[in-house]
Amino acid sequence: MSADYTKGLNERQKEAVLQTEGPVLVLAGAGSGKTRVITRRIAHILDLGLATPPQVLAVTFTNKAAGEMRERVGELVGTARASETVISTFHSFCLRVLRGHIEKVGYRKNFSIAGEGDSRTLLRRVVDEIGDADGFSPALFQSAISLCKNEDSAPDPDRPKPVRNETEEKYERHMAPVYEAYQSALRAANSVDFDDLLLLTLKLWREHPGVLHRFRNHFRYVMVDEYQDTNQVQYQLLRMLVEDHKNLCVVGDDDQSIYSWRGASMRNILEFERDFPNARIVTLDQNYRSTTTILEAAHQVIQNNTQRRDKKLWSDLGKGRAIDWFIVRDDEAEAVEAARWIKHIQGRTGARHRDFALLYRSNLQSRALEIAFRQAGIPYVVYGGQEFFERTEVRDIIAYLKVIVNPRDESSLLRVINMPRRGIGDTTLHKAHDICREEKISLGEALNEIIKRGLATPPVERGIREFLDIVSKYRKRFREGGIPLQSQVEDLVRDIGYNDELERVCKTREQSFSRWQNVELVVRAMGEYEEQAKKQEPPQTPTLLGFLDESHLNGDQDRGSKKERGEHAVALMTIHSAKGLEFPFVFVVGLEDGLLPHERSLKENSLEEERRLFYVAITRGQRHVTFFECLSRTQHGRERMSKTSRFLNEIPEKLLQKHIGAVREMVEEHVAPPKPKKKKTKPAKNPPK
DNA sequence: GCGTGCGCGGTTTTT
DNA sequence: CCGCGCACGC
Repeated sequence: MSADYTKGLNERQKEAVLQTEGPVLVLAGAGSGKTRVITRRIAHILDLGLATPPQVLAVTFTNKAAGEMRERVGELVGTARASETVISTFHSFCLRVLRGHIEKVGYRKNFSIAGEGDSRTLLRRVVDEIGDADGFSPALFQSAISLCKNEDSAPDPDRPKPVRNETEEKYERHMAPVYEAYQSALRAANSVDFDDLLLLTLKLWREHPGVLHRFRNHFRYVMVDEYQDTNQVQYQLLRMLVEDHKNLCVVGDDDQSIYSWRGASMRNILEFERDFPNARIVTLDQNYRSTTTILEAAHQVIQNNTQRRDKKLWSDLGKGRAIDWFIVRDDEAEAVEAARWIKHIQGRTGARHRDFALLYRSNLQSRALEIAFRQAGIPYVVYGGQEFFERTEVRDIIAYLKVIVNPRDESSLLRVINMPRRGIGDTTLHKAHDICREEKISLGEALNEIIKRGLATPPVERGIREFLDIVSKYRKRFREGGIPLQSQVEDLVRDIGYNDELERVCKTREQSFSRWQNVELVVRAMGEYEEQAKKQEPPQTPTLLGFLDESHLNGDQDRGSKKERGEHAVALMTIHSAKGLEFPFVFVVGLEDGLLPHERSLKENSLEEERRLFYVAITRGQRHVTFFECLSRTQHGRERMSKTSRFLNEIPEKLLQKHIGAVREMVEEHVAPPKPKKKKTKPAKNPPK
């Protein structure tokens, strides 16, 4: 069955789809239809019979992106073949590799994944024990270690580093012992952190060429989305994987690289031709999203960056309205005016609430907006914020499950041994630790030993018994199977008396209720996981381990409900979380020096990344973009005068419509209506005013 | 071992 | 201004 998968594509897009062999770099500007290209390319490869679905690997950064891609491939080649295609995040892919081979690099099969919070806790402990923290916070050690792991390098103070800030450099000097202790603590707990998933896969492939060759021979075509966000480890993995055939197609946009602080390295996209000689470069520069005004403004900003590939987006969507730029008194006024401006635009255009997004640099900025929107009766959803699986109550339940699966998982054990409280405190745990060291046994076994040796007072002993009994009871139950996992978790939560504990700990009824709901969401997530597993083709046996893997890699369970509410609400989010999204009306708020660009970026030498951030913000807009700038802003409780963001000066005046003061005044003074442009594009094309 | 109050620090967050 | 980690007192 042959279909023409290049139908409806522009010339460049066709070229990217048809060039199936060898290294290809697709420079895909904002809104240039890159997902379309990747999915069509996969369909085309399958269609030509160049590979079977399982021999095609497509890597993304988020599960959301992976899901969307799978769905769209499904629309082209059918869901059956799409589900056999390996479409996955780097981390899920590596996890899959490691679940099969991790014993070769010194861990046990049932290893735990330490989440961000777990690794923070572990680091705190490690830093305490070493005692040489020198006032450095575990959080900063955490990010410094992560950066090291991302570039596949042990901490080495003498080695010249890529652009780093002073603090990080200083941390690095104190880091080696902490890094080492952290890593051995992880290993002792048979746990790996997120970065290890990638790093250990690399180690595995390096040290066991046989394993590597199996993967190499298996995957015939490899595609990578958001290539500008890959780090050095991911680059190495890709390189090793495609060594033989070099059928690697990467898609990305250097101008949208905004995660270098997370270890992403622009060099990968900037040096692709050097890394893969004879690479075909395809530039997608037709934008299908924004007015030319928006694109021109974005271009004028981004072209001030020196570290970039030269390119310019164009569209045939007409000029649209100039960018409105409001200068208001303070952040409170900003929020109030933004609300008014939304209502005004709605009055003129009939736009729905969901057509608007308010983008800001920092989560702190959502507060004022929320207050004003609530008062104005504008429905809104704040995206981002705390990850579902990082919430205390969720982590507690997950920690129980982790201890059940992996008895060596000390962090999880420590987390729950006294939760709910069983009278087991530091004294007991110190005793247990001593026994661990002497007898070379796990903490769990040491607790048993304490009872045997009668080292604990009767109430403490009762507490320990209680805990150990629960854990071994559920270890047995989960091992034997037969009972749905969901009911197992329900029973577990009841057995430990978690509901009572929440009511005891929480100050308000509201709080205990909402936290209990999260616990119920975990139970529900387990149920959904079981359903999913059974639906697979062929059906998979759902396991506790499988659920834990998913929960660590598949973040937010809350997203579902957010999505529903988002159907008719204004979106509030950071610019970072807006990447990849688009909205008819975009407001960028807080355009002040110190906020965007953030003052820390000035010290850290990352002005260009801040500029890219602004570029990403602007290019989210389809029909119209509005800027807000405050003359003063309350920061950390203090009122501070602010200056216009330097990035605004990079936009030619003719693209801007500047308003000093309130929206209301501006509305009254009757701003000239925009010249009507091409009406052939979408009915939604009427300018907002 | 457990709860309270003080003081400090404070971007962004795909996994 | 707020959330937190830690030090103190029960």
